[in-house]
Amino acid sequence: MAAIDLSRRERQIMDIIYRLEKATANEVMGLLPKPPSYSAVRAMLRILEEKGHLRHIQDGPRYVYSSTVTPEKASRSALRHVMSTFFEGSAAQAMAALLDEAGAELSTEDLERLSQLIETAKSEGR
Amino acid sequence: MAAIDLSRRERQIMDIIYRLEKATANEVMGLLPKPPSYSAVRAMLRILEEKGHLRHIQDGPRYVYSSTVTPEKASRSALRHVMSTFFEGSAAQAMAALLDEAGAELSTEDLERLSQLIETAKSEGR
DNA sequence: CACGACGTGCTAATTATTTAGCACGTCGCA
DNA sequence: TGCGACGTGCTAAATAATTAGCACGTCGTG
Repeated sequence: MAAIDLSRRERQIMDIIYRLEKATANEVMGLLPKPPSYSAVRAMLRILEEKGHLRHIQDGPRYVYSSTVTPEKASRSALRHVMSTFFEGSAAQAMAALLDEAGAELSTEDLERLSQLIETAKSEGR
Repeated sequence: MAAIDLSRRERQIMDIIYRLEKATANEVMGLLPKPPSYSAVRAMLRILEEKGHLRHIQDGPRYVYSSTVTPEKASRSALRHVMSTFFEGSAAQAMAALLDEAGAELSTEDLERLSQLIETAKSEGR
């Protein structure tokens, strides 16, 4: 069960929906690279719903789609995938890369918060 | 320029090659979900090479494929993608999730090393 | 030698994805 | 009322992805 067996468009659409949490066909279309027609987008949304990746609620006249798995779960699984693909499964390596990548953009507060999380982990770990 | 416009099989193959750094058609085939025929795999490798994602060197009788972008770059871009898809672009949030996800599996040394990286970032970040 | 195992390239066919189009329904308003 | 804007469902067609197959080359060995 994973993004690993989604087609290209399906993946693109799922990414958008993860980003927005909830989205209409129009919003999705607007964010899609080389956006196809409106009805093409709707068709994909319908298929993704059939396959169980999306659900929709009716908001007035239109459908609002959201993922069937929580952002929580989806992000975890995405992180695990990146870890295993690029960092030999090591979260520490991945974190180091993130830190290096983000570098200056991290605020002092962010860093402080991370420090504390790590301290906590240290004490919990045994 | 990104994994965003690879087809499903192409993506699966690229992931395997990132994982292994270098791989032959056979190795790739062995790791592919629902592996197709050998020649199907080779065809995909050829296509990926044409598209500029892979290169190969000749190792005795066979081709060994590797990515045209460094693992460094590829992993950064994968991380950035996950950050923007799931964490509103925030590296700090992503790191926190990783920490939480990996939790107990992190060794004291890992945590220590991360602490120091963060300290360094703090001082650099003025 | 000559055969089997294993490598490659290329092509054609199958299968899946992706798309646009049409028919219809509802709402708001001139 | 009747029209335009916007929503839906469904289906068929176009396009792209994926696959298997064949032809050929090289190496090692019985």
